[in-house]
Formats: sequence, C-alpha cells, structure tokens
Amino acid sequence: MARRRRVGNLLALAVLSVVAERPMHAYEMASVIRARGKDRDMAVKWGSLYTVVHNLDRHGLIEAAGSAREGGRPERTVYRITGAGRAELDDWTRELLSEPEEERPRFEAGLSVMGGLPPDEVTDLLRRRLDVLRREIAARRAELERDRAGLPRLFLLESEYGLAMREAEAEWTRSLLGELAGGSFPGLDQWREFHRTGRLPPDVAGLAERRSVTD
Amino acid sequence: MARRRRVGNLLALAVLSVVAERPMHAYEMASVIRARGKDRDMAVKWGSLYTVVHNLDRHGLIEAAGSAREGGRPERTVYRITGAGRAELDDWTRELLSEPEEERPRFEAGLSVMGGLPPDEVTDLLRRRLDVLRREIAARRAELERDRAGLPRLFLLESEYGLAMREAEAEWTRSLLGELAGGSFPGLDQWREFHRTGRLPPDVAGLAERRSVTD
DNA sequence: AGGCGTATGCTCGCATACGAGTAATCGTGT
DNA sequence: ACACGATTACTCGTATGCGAGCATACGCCT
Repeated sequence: MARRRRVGNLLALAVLSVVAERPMHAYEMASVIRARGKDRDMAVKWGSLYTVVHNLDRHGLIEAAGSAREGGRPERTVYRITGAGRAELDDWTRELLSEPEEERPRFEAGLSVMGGLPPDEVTDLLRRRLDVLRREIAARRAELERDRAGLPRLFLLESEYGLAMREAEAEWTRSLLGELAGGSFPGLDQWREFHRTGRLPPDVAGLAERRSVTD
Repeated sequence: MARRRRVGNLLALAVLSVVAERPMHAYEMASVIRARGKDRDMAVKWGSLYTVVHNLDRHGLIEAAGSAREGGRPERTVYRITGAGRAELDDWTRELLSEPEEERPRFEAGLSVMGGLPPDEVTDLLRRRLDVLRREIAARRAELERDRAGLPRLFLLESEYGLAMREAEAEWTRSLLGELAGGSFPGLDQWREFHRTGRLPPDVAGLAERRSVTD
C-alpha cells in the first residue's frame, strides 16, 4: 500500500475532486476548492496550482476540453477529468481513509529533542501550547456549532475529527504538564542537573540508545 | 511565529540535536540518530542526509572541525555545531513545543473527499483503518511497556504521545463507524441516493459552500 | 472621468527533496 | 583463504514545491 502517486501533492487530490464534478479552468478550480473550504483541510499552497494542474495533465489524469475566453483577456484552458483521473481519485481516497498515517506530527519531533531545553522552560512552553490549543478548541467548537445548522453532517466530519484530535492533544498535554509542574515527573532532578552541570549523570548517559524493535 | 527555517527539513533538527552533543562526521550522525530512535519520530529520508548537512554548513549552523580517516578509505569531514546552530536548535525546539501544528493530517483530506465514494464502501474502508489502528496500538503499547523498564521517562514521551493520539483516533473512528454501520448517520440516504443516481438531491446541491469564517 | 484598491489569473526561478545507484570495506561461514 | 552479504559512506539527476512577482480588469468612490 501507500503506492507512489503520479502527482503526490494533496492539492492534486483537491483538484481531482472538484474537476470530477464538472470541467473547469485552473483558476476556477482554485475558487471552488476555496469555496468548499477544502483548502482548510489540506494546507494548500496556491503557488503550486499550475504546476499541479500541469502535471495532472501530463500524466493523463485530466485533459484539455477546449478553451474559453470571457471579457477578461487571457484564453483559459478548460480541463475535464479522465477515466484514469477518476480511478486515481477513488484509489487515493481509499488509501487515505483505510491506511492510518505513517507520517509523524511535528510535535513528536519536538518532544524527541525536548531534553535539550531545561525542564522549567519546557513547562512554560507546554503551558503556552495548551493555551493555544484551548483557544483553538473553543473557536472550532463554536464554528462547528454554527455550521451544524446549515450543512449536512457529511461535510462536517473533517471539522469534527480535527476537533476531537485537538481535544485529545490538549488532554495529553495537560496531564504531562501536571507532572512537570507538580514535580512528580520521574527523572526531573537528573534533567535539571544535566542543565546545571552541562553533563548527563553517568547512570543516564548511554541509556538513550534504543534497541531496534520489531522493525 | 512559525518563522522560516534556513534549513527546514526535520532531518536537520535531528542532525543539530546529535551534533550538539559532540562533533561527528555525516554518517556517524545518521548512526546516532538511528540508535536514538529519533528517525522513528520524524520519518527521516536518508537520501537527504548529505544535502541537509551541506545546507547546515552553508548557513553556518554547523562547521567543519577537521577531517579524519580510519581504516576505511574516504576522508570524512567532521562537523561541529556553531553558536548559530545551537540557537537555531533551541529556537526550533521551542517552536515545536509551544505552537500546535497548522499542518493537517492526511486523513482529514481523505474525510473531505470521502463523499465521492459510496457510503458502504466508506464503512468498509474505515473498518479496515480501525483494524490497523488497533493492531498498531497493541504493538506500541507492548513496546512501551518493554521500554519502561530500561529508559527514563523523558525518552518515552514521544511514544506515549503517539500512542495517546492513536487511541483517540481509533476511538473517533469507532464512533463514526457505529453511526455508519448502524444507519443512524444523518443524510445517509441522500448520500446513497447520490451514488445510485449520480446526482445530488437538489436540497443538498450548492449546500457544500462554506462561509468564510474568522479567517 | 480618473484614480485606486482588490480580485483575477498566471509565470518564473531557485532551492530542495529524495530515490536510486555506486563503491569500498568488513564480518563470517565454510 | 576466499566468497558473498551486509554495512559503511557517499553522489547524482530529476522532479517538484512554492514564494514572489506581474499584469490586466473590474468595481466603486469622489
């Protein structure tokens, strides 16, 4: 699984998904993607739009269906999705839904180098993180509540999922923070010691090596 | 915040974090990163190692500290971290810890195009996802239990966090699956209808447009 | 009727990212 | 004592990714 996509940028998924509805020219795709709020779900970089559309064309996933010009000067190519494109869209969707990420969130990277900062600063940083999370959760929850009135559930799932994950993250952070601030975090003294003296206590040095597990 | 990093690849963070300990040559960095299991925390592509090391050098975050040759033929440059490098490492760590991701997980993209597949297939796909999640959770939990014996808590946090997130994800998926499989998911009929007829019921069409919110 | 802000629509160049390939050395079984 | 598989160590080319910039046109105010 996790096959290599001919065009791997998630923006390509968004493009396929809107052009599957009806033929459009590139800029219109952008507008529709924006109107549907799909750009919120996938951190779209608009600078990549034309590259992506081009590549989709090159690989036969969409194709020119003529061109149109309106009052506005430049002649724009209208694209339609091809059979291969539709197949790719479906297959990609299937993959995204059925296979959990291998991709680690960046916070995990942060945790993994966290020991390089002194514990009290870390506590402070996590407190800040928790603050932001809480604010975001409130904002999203409000937005979701507003949307529930007008939108079918199917279109709200991404938001619900995002909210649930944020909540879990906040919860986890809060619990860690409790241990750090309350002083019950095991090894806190060595950690502090390490930053006072600049060196690891001998019993911890060399301990950081992890065995290779079931990989 | 979220300043642009001179070298943005997370592999660069790993490199900085190990070379901060003591000067090393490139390949040794790779070994240490692997030995610490940091590569598990950040999906490292080893093909990027030399590019990244090069770029760190170019930007003055590390610098050559001489070169060594051992039995093995090629002369290897030994790098040490610079003041700027240490500052970058600390600043980056601070950012990763204190600022929650803007980055959307790919699953969210999947959810957002999910409507393109018929509900029964989606149910099936999510069931598969849940299976994989459950297996992963069991595996990670076992691994974590094993590691608890030998490693200080500080080095287990990434794993604990990863596990907590997987659990939350599984929980959310399970609950959605319940609604889909049990038929209580609102709008299920229209969704199915849409796939039978190929067209949206008129009351749903045009509904997908999202208002622009607080952005 | 002219000025200006904003939306539209697109181009370009540079910097990466990273897969795939290469070549030497080491370890170990026979 | 040598073959061969694994490990060490690195190079290169190609495909993107994407920020920044640019040009036109439209709506609206004055």
